[in-house]
Amino acid sequence: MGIVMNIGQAADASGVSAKMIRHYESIGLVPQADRRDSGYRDYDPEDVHRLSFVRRARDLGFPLERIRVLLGLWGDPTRSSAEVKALALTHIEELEEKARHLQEMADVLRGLADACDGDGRPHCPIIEGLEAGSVPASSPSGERPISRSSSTSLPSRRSPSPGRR
Amino acid sequence: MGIVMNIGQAADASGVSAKMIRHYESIGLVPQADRRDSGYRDYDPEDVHRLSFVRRARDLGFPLERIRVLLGLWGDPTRSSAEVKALALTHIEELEEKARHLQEMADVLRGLADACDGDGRPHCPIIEGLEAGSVPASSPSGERPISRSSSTSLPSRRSPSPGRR
DNA sequence: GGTTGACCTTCCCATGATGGGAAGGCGCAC
DNA sequence: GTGCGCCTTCCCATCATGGGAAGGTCAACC
Repeated sequence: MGIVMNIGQAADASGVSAKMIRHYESIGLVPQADRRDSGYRDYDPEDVHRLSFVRRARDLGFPLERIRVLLGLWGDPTRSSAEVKALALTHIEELEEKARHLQEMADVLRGLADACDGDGRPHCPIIEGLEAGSVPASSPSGERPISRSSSTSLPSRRSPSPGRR
Repeated sequence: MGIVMNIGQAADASGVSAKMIRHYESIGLVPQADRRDSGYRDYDPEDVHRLSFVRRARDLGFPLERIRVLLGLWGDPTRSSAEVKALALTHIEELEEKARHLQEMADVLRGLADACDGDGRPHCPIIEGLEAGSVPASSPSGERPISRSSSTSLPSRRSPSPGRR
């Protein structure tokens, strides 16, 4: 009969919403909570501790599947810190890759915006850049590796003789 | 009888997948394509030009709803470049905010990883950081503004008398 | 004891942008 | 006239999260 909480209290104590706690349970990220006779879930401090762990990992951007692994390492007394570190370094790489990608997009757009007068006239290098620009875009994780030329010109595929139909 | 393409050719020429072209049409981002008697969609160079515009905007990270606005400005001869610029600057802010958020997560994690030996022993500051760390996390767009104390200790809500049940 | 309001339960749906895949029809080249 | 590659629509999946409905529970207060 230690400290026992319902899901709302566990949510407040862990920083994970009740909705998410149920979800994590449903996908097996955290073990199924005990139930009272009424059907209410019960949480003890250990459960809350685990939920807090998950929340902090989420705050650091770890995807749930990686958190699943982290939880396994957390509870494994025979783990090697090398495993944890490798996981963390992989994640850092991904975070920085995404950050770089976003910043690069911002930089390209900034270049266009700097060239734009921003007055009442319609002429606008930003629109023109979108119309005809090449937008290099380094492939950060899921990009289109297709190197087209300038579009709106020569169709590439399937047109040996123009004027079908 | 100008140059007319089916969706696959338009996809190749614009860099937008056929799947996405259909989707953009279904949500009204681009006008409904003409149809042949067979039901096949037909695209002319102007359509492809518009799709290329959308693709470049996507490459710069614009969400579809913003692209909808951009397309409107694009086709509006009475637009002011100020409108376009404002939209672009707003977007740049968002991109940089997200980039900062990701980089900050990476930095925090790097700090933990640097303190980790990464050897065969279980001791690991990374795990410890997740267990008890505070993970400040500046709120970039959707954060939890709840400032809890240290978790796993005092439940905050609803427990005037401990030991219910 | 009864009522009330805050809580809990499950279930379904939505987000944003994209892809996968099935089932069936079309087009053209050999 | 057959076959292959394209097209059509429709449904489902991703990833993490939230909203909301319909109905049951708990505890406090009168």
